[in-house]
Amino acid sequence: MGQDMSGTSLDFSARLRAAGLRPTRQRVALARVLFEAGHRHVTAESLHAEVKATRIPVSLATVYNTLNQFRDAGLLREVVVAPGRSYFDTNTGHHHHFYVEPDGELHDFPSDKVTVAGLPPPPKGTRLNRVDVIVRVKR
Amino acid sequence: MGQDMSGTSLDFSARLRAAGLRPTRQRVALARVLFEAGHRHVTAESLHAEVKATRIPVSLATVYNTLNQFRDAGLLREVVVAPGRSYFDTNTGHHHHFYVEPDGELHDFPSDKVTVAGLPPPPKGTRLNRVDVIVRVKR
DNA sequence: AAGTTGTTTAGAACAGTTCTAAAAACTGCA
DNA sequence: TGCAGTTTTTAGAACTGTTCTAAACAACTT
Ligand SMILES: [Mn+2]
Ligand SMILES: [Mn+2]
Ligand SMILES: [Zn+2]
Ligand SMILES: [Zn+2]
Repeated sequence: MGQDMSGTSLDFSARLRAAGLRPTRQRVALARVLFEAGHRHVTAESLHAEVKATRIPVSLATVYNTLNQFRDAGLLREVVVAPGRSYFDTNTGHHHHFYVEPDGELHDFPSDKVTVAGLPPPPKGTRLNRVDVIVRVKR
Repeated sequence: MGQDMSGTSLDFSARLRAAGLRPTRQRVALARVLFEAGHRHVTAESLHAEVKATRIPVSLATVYNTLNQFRDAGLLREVVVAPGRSYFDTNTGHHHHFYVEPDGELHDFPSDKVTVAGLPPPPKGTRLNRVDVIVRVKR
């Protein structure tokens, strides 16, 4: 009846392995911070600060490497809404964003109730990849 | 009956003055490159390269200063679609963008035929500022 | 023309990100 | 469990786009 935490770290290991990534201490620590709560939007710096609090040593270079690997593996999505820094989004499903200025906060909203109609056809020689809707709001 | 170009530079001077900016040689040269043709999407580097071709000396620092001033004056709009660099858009009206990857090209499309319906209300304590639609396309 | 103020400039500085190459750690196999 | 082979991590350097500094210069006012 006690809470079972024993499998948690193994789950992340398995998930990393499934993505073709060795489950190293650093990657597991980062995956834990990223994926064990609900959906998140982090920057490299913010994630680095968070993982440092877990007392597992992770360099900033590894945070960048790992974010890029996770993104390439489809575990994260990169979001660019403001000059100078990237956000990484644990929600890889189809959704859109509120961007709160000047706080720099990102909030998801589902795309299934949103209709984007009347888009022109893609320019010659290109094909559609994705439609991003960014709702910029002010405090 | 000859073509009248004599007023052109004065027009830019007037426009700059109207925006509260002294019509210096550099600002007029940049305004000319930016606004004398149709709508454009430039980066600081690309604009710097272009204005250098006019043989009027303009430093990169001035290009950045001027782009920021023009944006603050409402003459330009800043567009952020990819990590690492800003685009500046001479089209300040309401419109949306195609972003061609990996070229980094931006193309306008009018927003008056596009419907974005079903957006959730802005988060508590915020008010709507703008809705950006970015259609990402691949070659 | 002189004085005042605003602008431009080269170069330094800065922020975010990527690179380098050496040390450390993971994995498969004895 | 030890070892070899390979991947990962790391500190720090490097790099890119952008901003800052403060001195020279140019525009406007009188
Ligand atoms: Mn990258
Ligand atoms: Mn700026
Ligand atoms: Zn999101
Ligand atoms: Zn545009």
